[in-house]
Amino acid sequence: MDTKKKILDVALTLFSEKGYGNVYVGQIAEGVGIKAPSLYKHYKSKQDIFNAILDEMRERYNQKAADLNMNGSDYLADSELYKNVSEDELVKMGIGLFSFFLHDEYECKFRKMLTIEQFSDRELSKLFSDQYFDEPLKYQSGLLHFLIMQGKMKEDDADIMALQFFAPIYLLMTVCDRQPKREKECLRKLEKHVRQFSRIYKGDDK
Amino acid sequence: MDTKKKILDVALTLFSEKGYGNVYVGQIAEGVGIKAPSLYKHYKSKQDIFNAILDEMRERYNQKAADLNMNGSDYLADSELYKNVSEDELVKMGIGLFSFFLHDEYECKFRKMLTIEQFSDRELSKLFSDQYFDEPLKYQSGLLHFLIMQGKMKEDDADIMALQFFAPIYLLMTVCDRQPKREKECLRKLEKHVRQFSRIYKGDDK
DNA sequence: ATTGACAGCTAATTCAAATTAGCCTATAAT
DNA sequence: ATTATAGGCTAATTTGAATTAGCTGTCAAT
Repeated sequence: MDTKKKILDVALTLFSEKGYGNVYVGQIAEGVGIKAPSLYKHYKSKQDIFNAILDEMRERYNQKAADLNMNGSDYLADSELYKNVSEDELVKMGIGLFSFFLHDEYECKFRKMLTIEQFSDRELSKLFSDQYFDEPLKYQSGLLHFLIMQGKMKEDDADIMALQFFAPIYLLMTVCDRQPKREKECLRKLEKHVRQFSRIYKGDDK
Repeated sequence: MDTKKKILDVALTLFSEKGYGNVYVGQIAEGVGIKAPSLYKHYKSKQDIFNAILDEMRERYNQKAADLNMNGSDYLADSELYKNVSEDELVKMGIGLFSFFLHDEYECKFRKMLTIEQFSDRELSKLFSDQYFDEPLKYQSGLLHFLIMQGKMKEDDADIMALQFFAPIYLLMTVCDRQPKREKECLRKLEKHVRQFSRIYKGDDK
């Protein structure tokens, strides 16, 4: 298998558990199944490994952003998808969001690492906010706005609705990140939250 | 001034910015205004400094918990306070919560450090969840429950309402933690959120 | 005034982690 | 077949942070 790739993988795993400063190159090497000096055939320093991870992160992020703009950002064009947004649809979407963020292995490690390193560098701060605040809110705000126009939801500030929809999901996810045992409990709360949200904001359907 | 105390203060500041592993005792000493070896007159190791900080954290936490149980946990007894909870009161409470968490110097460093170290130790994971999830939710759920009984708010699941009230506040706070420039923007959203929350859940007052 | 403990300093010392040197094998291209 | 390269290894070496040793001045208590 591709050692160079595997190094990044192992390193990301370790960085996401302990943070850069508490991981030793020997541990990375061990995880890869080689000795520490061999790492230097692939990367010129520990810092270089970290940078490579960041590059990959950025690349994936840009890819994802591009994808979304291609498909998702024009909600009107996309309206087929949302024609029948019921409470159950919203629940599915909330749980889908939650599960994806929580279980996608790369996503999960990436998020933990960013959580640990977020204060150490301005660029990381921004990346974190973009990824876990601005982008999700923008996306959901657009969706909710669309639902409001359809009369499926009450007239109200869609940005704030998005915040109220997303923030609990995100918070529950962080609980699971540090206490995986609580996943069941969090999922239960998540579903209740989404149902209650949908009920509260349901439009004056007849 | 008390050097021993100051060491903890400086160390906490640094740990909250870079994390334990990326802080050198020399930096702590420099912040205190002494040389590194002098630290060892007060603490027997870097780890010992970290532990002392944790001890202090635990102590403050327990103190706070005790205070709350003394005063706050019995909402009925406390009802004087909540007799007249208006939308403005809620806004004030939300902003108060936010501002306290965000600006109290100790609270703030403590939170950042815990954010960085939360995955490194089971006890820290629990402490984090207690402090930034379970406790606030318990408290606010109690309060909301009380408001519901008073007919000030709609009948609904108070636990979920608490989640929907608190999670956005918390999320906005984390944004400010990493991008202090955005405080204005976050405060604006915060206020909108609380007003919208209060409006949405307002009871059928006459 | 002497003593002792406290809290600082400089100058070692220790130690572990990161990195470099240099050797070895496999394999793929010429 | 030869050679070059990639990628592994062991054994240094370097580096720099943590800690210890041991000296000094201050000040409070005897």
